[in-house]
Amino acid sequence: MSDPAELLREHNIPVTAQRLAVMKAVSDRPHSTAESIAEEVRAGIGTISRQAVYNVLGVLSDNGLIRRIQPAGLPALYEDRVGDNHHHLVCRTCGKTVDVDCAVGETPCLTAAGDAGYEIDEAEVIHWGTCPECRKESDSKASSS
Amino acid sequence: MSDPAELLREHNIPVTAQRLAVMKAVSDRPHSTAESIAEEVRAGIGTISRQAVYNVLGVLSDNGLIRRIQPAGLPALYEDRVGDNHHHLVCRTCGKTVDVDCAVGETPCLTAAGDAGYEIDEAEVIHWGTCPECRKESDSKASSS
DNA sequence: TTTAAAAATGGACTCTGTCAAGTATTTGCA
DNA sequence: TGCAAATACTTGACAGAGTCCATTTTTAAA
Repeated sequence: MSDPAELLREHNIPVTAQRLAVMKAVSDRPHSTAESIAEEVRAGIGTISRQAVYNVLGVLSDNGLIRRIQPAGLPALYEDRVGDNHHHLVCRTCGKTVDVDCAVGETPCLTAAGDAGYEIDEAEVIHWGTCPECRKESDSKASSS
Repeated sequence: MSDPAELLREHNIPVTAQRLAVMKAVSDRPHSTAESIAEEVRAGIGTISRQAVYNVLGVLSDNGLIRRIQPAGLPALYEDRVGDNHHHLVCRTCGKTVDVDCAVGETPCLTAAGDAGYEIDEAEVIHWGTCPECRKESDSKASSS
């Protein structure tokens, strides 16, 4: 069940070395970009084309095996953790991203006040802020000026 | 007070024709991209460089005079309406974006459960769905197949 | 009116991501 | 096990959005 190859078969997705390697990379390093996933994969199986990485990530997220998040101004990030409606906290300075659970409840803000006729299928919540490291940086810069 | 030139002076931003024109364009067409703002401005004052548009939009949003939103996979959008913590509803198919007020309250989801040491300054909520027009489209396509 | 600071221009460039044509793998079936 | 059809992968060109930088122009203060 948690065997990657098995997971793919369950979804009728042909098993390839590239797909397994990408799944492993996403799992090992949550919140990675396509580019860093490609690097990780190359370290494992030697080589993969950029296109294949995008293909695989597309197939996996279409099937709900991974989740894609796209913070404003940053390249898309991919993560393993699906199906639990958690959100993200992104550092404005360095882009480092961590998971957060929303304080409001299980499906926070999923209901908009007046849907304007839209059929809403997902609410994406991104918290913007400054991570501990970057706060130290800016503090020391501010005090030295 | 609502005079654009006055607004700029209040923020110690030099008044230029480009800035006034960009402000007007953002105000006239909320949820525009930088590119469509550039077109609008050219219609008004004849010419503006891409760089100037980005500069002005950057200065204005740094000063809180406009707000930048960047839905995943779409170019950044700019709007006039600031300071009231409203959210957005974006069509997955055509990208059309409308404002929504959150049902939860005044500052919905602003508090994450456990901030991981981050200093949070903003919560961005984007509702994803399908707009009325695109729903009709896909319905008619589905029934004809 | 002069001048230093700030902004705008124009053009090259980077970074993500996509398209398309050809080659290689996977899988189902004999 | 071997073969054929379907599916993936590779390579290289391309596109959109935004940034960098050197130069010219404009602003605003003296």
